[in-house]
Amino acid sequence: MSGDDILTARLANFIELGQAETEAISNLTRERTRQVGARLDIIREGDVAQYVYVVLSGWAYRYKTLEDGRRQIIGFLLPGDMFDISNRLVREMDHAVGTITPVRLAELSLERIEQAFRQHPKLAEAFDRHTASAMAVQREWTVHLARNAVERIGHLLCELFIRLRAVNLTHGNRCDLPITQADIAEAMGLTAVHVNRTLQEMRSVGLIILKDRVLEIPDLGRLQQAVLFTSSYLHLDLGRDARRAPGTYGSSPPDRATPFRSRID
Amino acid sequence: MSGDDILTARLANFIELGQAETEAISNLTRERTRQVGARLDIIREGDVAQYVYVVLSGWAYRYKTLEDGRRQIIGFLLPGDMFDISNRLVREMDHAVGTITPVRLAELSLERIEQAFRQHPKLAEAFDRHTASAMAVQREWTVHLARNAVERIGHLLCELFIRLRAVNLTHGNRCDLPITQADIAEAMGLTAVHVNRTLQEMRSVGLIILKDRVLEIPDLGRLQQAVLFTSSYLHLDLGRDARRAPGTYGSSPPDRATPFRSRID
DNA sequence: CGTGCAATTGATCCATTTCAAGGGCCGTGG
DNA sequence: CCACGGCCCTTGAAATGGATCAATTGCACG
Repeated sequence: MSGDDILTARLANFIELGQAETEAISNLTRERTRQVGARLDIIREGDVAQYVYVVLSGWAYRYKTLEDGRRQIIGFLLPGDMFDISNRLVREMDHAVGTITPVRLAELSLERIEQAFRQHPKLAEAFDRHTASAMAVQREWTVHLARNAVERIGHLLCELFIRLRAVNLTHGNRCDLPITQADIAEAMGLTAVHVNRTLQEMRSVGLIILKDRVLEIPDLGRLQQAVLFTSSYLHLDLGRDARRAPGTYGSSPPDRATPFRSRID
Repeated sequence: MSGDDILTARLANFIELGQAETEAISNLTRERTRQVGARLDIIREGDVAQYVYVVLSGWAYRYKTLEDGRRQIIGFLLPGDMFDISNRLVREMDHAVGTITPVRLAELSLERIEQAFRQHPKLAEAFDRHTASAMAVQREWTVHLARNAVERIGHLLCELFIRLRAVNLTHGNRCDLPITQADIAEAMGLTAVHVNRTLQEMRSVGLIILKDRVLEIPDLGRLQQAVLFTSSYLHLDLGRDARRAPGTYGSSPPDRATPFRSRID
């Protein structure tokens, strides 16, 4: 999966891709690429992006900076991820995107995208689903407000692992994890010190093995349970399983939250 | 603004609407409406929504429930807001939507939306911008992870006030605030007790006046400064002001976060 | 072999949670 | 008309998860 077809792999999670679409995607990402070094900004807040970018390889992240200097990482961009499709509506970025590792990018011009959409309408649908998936991830990150340190970090690791698996970047129960503990801290709203101690706690009970930028999850199911992770929000299943009927107006919401204590034991 | 043109008011924040578009929107929201009582669910997690919904009046909220019963409010839906435009790609809801007050809804069928888009292409753009705005709000909520209680609550109040003002639902520096302190707590990842004490603190220094479900912000600028709120992420300015040029690759990110203490004094 | 960054550790502090209870208000029913 | 229950807001005291401050270690690299 070191090839240029990472975007194909990514979009295949959303729709069935035919030969024609696959080629169209490959061509799209080959036209104009660019390399950015590690720990640099790709786009700053206030910029007006002319392109839609595709991460071909490497890790990046979105972040916002508060006036007093605090920074919050609001999402990670993995190979196969695009940003920002809403750049089609040329507007100022309200956040920045920076790299963690060296990153290879494809720049898709808006005209070429429109053209590809016209020739392959399913591509437009795939892009829309990609956007919807990104939105779902963002919502899930909001839920971190209700989580403690173990849950936040465990949830993040589950999410990253599964997203990497979706583009074939895992090896068994292992994957690269090029982010530092300080990155995790800035993403989860914790201090690096506390992230460190929390990781040690999780290691000590065997939930994770994390060393030299490689993450191993011995028992993904166990980790998911321990931190109440459910992958459904990632919508990586081609979205074909409708369950309940909608429009059941008037049902009452479930009871309020009950007290809780982390279940790492 | 009690009329049916609330969606017109909302979308006018994103694009210039001509006579034709205004009428098209009005018709769209008049075709099929529905009333839902207070504190009820409109859509549950797992449902497959057939419509795009427009809040014509009243307040609703999106929420997710964890397996152990904890609940996190991930966003508020105010008059003029739509949910979920991505329902066009019929998929399971990964979260629920419930009402706070009684809510009047318009249900837009997917065919009618497509039809309206064909007749008025600018409408499609307006909808896309609405989606992009919702996404931006979701990102901003992620930043709450980096904020303390005063900042979270103050930020929320600023956001709600300005969003209401954008659809003419404020009166001077006042607006209705039908949510309870427990709602604020579930939205901001705090306990109701702490929300209570924090509100008292903010009242005591004159940042807000909040009583009987009415919020008054004596000095919006002062509140914004106190909690580091910037409204740019709401993209309510027709997005016409491009500033900097993009593509300045290779610039270094700003320095790491500096220590911080709330500035409510 | 210093220099710098990431991970780690210890000690202390504090913002927020937890637990428990009381007060005000309002609609309803006896 | 008043008692009652329910919801929301409020208050107090004690407990704690995570922050803060300050070093120290380990390691890659020029």
